[in-house]
Amino acid sequence: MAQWLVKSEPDAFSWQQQVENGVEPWTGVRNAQAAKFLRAMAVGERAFFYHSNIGKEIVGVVEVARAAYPDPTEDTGPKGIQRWACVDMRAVGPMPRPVTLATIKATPGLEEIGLIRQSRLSVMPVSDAHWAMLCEMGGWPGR
DNA sequence: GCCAACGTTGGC
DNA sequence: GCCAACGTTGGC
Repeated sequence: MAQWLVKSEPDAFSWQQQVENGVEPWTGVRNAQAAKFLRAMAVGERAFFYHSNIGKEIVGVVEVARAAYPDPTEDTGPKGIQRWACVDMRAVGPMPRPVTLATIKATPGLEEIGLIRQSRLSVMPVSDAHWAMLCEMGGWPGR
């Protein structure tokens, strides 16, 4: 079971909207590395939902409701070539205490997390150890 | 195949 | 609003 972190600008798509919609397609990823991670996701795996730009904090936990399929928001061009994938995410619950980027940066043991090392990547794996630490920091009760 | 120019993301 | 990081594009 892998864990993940996905980013969204709340202006474009927020945690609030994720909760209201329940299950939501995670579309619009146009980066090869991020797309590779999307394709590696299995149903039931969980991800931290991170607000970039505004908030800059982990606000909730989602889980994969449907594994990778062709991104319907992609313009496939005249030849109809599909390059990008998306998954469906389901809201599991909010972080009791959202974990901010500043806190993550200041926490020993989290220096190597992808969120910091590759700040522009919008989908990334989270190690078991980092997942456990962040759950603890955020007061997340479950797995 | 190299590399400069340019665009985008995201933190500050 | 600025800038660093970095991916993409296009000329050669």
